[in-house]
Amino acid sequence: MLRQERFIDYESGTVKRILAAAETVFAEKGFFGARIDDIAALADINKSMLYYHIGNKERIYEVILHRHFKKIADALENALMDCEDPIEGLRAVVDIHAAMFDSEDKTPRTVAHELAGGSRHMTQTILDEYVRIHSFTASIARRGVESGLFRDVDPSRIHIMVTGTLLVMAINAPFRNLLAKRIDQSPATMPSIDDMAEFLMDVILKYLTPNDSTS
Amino acid sequence: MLRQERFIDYESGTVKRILAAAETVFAEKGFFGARIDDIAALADINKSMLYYHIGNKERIYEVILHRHFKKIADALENALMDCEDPIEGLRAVVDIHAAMFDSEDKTPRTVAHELAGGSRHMTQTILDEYVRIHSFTASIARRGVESGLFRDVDPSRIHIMVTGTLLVMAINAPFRNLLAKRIDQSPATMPSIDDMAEFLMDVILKYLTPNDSTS
DNA sequence: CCTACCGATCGGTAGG
DNA sequence: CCTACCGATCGGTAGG
Repeated sequence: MLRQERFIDYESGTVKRILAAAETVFAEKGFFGARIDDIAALADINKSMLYYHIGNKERIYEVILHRHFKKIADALENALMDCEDPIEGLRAVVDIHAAMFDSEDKTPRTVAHELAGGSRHMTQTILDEYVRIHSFTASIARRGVESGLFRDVDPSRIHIMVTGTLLVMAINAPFRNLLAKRIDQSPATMPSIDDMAEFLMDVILKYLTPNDSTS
Repeated sequence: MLRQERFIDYESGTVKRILAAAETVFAEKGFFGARIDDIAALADINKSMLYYHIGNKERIYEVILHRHFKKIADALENALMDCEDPIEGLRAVVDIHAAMFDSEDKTPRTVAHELAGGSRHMTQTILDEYVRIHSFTASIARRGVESGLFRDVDPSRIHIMVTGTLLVMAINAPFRNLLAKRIDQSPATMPSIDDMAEFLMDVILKYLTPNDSTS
């Protein structure tokens, strides 16, 4: 009866198809714009199966949102496991966010929808993943300061600058295409998210290491 | 018959009430989440009057979205009219975006919803306002380079870094409050959008003017 | 896993 | 004939 409220069989092929479809639809329309029927149609299953296997619209959404945050946290953990150098660590944080926020990816659009909607679906477990994500930037900054390499600065400012710039850069893609058409400029001449990641890294390093000889 | 499709009497008190209500509802829920009935209820007006005075949901939304972009462009134009100094100009661009993206304001949430949704409602007139907005940053950067004060850099990178960081900082506010509760930290200790604007200005100036004696 | 439905609400429009 | 506006309801679809 209430079992499907608690337990989700992630090994089930049906569940995987539902989650893949839900990820796409939520990324395109956000929670309010997404339609349960669209997810069911894309997953090629009966609508009632969504409720049987996972739960209501809110529950499916929370599973998807959690997965996006966990994916970023896991990628950071994997890259920074045996990284001692603060500059290399910072570069990994920037590059991994750029990779996760590729404009083809669903992560940036879903996260942006959720933030714009007032973060009304942020559960404790989702917040925990963000705490993990943020802790990597914080520990890199701390190590940089301790080794005398970095200027002492609130790491959350660096983190918001990196993630904010790359998030907007990612969801901006359709807008920049319209703009390129409007001003009769080839889309190819506009900076890519990888260009932006490189630029960000450059700007932040020049700020954090002002006395470095490489400046 | 079809006249109301083209002409909107912005002087009408009824129109003003409708637009104020629509601005609030669209900011909270985005285009897909917003309900015509909610807008009508908030404006304390009969629903059919929305269609009579302005048009359908899409048309109302486009009017609101245009107003947000125009407001930013007008504020920039006003501030930069008689500004010669590139550094002062850059500071004005950052400060005005920070003021427009105040977390209490509707502008950042509506813009973020639109970008996350794939910029599906961007008309030519709205794009024109963005071209105006961007042109200010571009001309400031150009003047800075010409005077030998700034490093030569693609101005759109600076612009996206400024607007991206501040936009996410603005719509982040509810998320940061949840986070502060989660890690048992007072929200007061978290950086405000004005702190972030100051930080951004500092970081960008250190990048653009590396040889400046004030570094 | 499907068919057949529900209470309510959606965006938009009818006549007067 | 115009304006500003109302009560009631249109055909479809929402989550469940």
